[in-house]
Amino acid sequence: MHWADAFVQDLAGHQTVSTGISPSGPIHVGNMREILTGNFIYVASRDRGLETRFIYLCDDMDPLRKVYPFLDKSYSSYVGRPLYKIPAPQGEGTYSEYFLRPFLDTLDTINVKVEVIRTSNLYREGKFAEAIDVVMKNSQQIRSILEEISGRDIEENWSPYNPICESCGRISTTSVTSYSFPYVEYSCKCGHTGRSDVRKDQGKLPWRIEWPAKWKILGVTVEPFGKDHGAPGGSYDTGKAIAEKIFGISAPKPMIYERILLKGKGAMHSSTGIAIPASEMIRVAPPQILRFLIARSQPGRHIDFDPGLGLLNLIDEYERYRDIYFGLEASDDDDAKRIYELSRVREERPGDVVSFRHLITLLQIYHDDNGLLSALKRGGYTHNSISGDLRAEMDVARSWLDTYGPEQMKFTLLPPDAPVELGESEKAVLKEFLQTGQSMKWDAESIHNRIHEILRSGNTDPKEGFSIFYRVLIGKTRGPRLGYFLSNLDRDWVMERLKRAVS
RNA sequence: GGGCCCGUAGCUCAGCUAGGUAGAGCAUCUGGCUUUUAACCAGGUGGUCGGGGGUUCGAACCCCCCCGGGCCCGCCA
Repeated sequence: MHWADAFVQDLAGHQTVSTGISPSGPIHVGNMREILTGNFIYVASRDRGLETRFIYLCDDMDPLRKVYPFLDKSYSSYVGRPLYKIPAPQGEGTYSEYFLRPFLDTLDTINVKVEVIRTSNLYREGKFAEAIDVVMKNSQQIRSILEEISGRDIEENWSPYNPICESCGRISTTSVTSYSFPYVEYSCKCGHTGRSDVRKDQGKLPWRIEWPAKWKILGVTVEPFGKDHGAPGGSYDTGKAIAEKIFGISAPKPMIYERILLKGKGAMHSSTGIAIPASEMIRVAPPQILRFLIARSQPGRHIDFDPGLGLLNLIDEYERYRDIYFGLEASDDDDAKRIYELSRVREERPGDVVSFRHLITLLQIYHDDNGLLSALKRGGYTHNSISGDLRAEMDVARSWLDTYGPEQMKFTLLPPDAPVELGESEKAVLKEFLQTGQSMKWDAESIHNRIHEILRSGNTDPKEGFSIFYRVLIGKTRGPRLGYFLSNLDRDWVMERLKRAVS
């Protein structure tokens, strides 16, 4: 049984699956494990017949922690201020929306339907007011929970609520001086004293308290999170205790997942620059592959992500699962069909799809739709024009090839006067081809047959014979199907190139 | 100091919470196909399952101890 199905097996009643990612920088492939793990659990829960809600909390109230490497130095003045109140690094709008937008676009592309909730709105609408009141009235108990479970010492003037200074806009520089619902009075390091209304977005709960408060406000029953939260004494432990003892609710059922590493580089962090943005991944891989990457891996195992040849192998594997689903290939992997179902972003049928590897080759041969389409049809593609989905996949294949494709998979035509070393017998093959090349029918089959005929009559080994042409045309010993390859090239150009090669 | 994950074929991994003769894909090699989706079909090479103990009739799997790799553990997310 697939891990998502196994996870929801003992659930009963209405479920709310919650996920959350801070838009403090570009949202990367590593972050996608959060949202996709949640998505698969959501789908599995619904498939079990449970009424289920799936939400994504955008933590735009979080303060900017520091000036990240991708930010201008001038951002030092914004450190400590909430992300939704900071200007975007480029263009109009806010910092948080700037990084949220491409993420939401990516979710759309990979067919993740989720309710997006901005934490700042929850505060602004007063959703946190009651929880903040409870927390302020139980601050001593919360303090002892945090000290006991996390094992840290909490300073004397600590408060379970952090007002935002209305003067300097920072959130981590204020000290609470008194509380009487709904007002928290504070003094700030900047010298300002004021009061925050807990029914508005004038202050924020710290993470370890905000998390269980969200569980209460939103009725969260299931939540995936990274193992950093799951460490003993970590925020899930303290959150669970606060949920039970302060809010009187049960903590959500946890699904702890491991991190995604960039092969050879380490864990993905946008703060270190070791990260591939999710939007970049769907630029160089079909969208279902991002889902597949997460769906096929046990959450408890880390994933080594390799955007190069590893990605191509991953795509191959997806296509193998698809063939199993179509019934074109046998498999004793019970989860294969389920993984495919969870991964695909649309209905696919055998006549609609073309293998990614095949596309990689075709794209380098054909530069017009007619040639490409006829090649596709030979491979079983049933449409009379290139579909929008396939067009998009071609763009993706091109991008992958340009950005991550290994040299061995790339080829380009050599210029007519490029030098090439050939033996006499090799030149003889080309010369024979030249004799009829100008007059023969210039189509794939004729060319193929003609070359074959020449090689047979000269007792030339076919493998070596074909490689002569590849060496002359693309400087490699192997290449795409030769007849079709040549037929798609300009005849005069080919003749000119061969003539120069033998002279 | 505490905790989690991983270590199985050259590579990526499955198998481990039902203990019963080591698996898949890729790569590689051989054969086939009047050689081309760098394809396909058939077959082969390839692993003392990180090491050592223990439990057991029997351990990749359960227990203990090591070794190696990765990650997390103030605040913030």
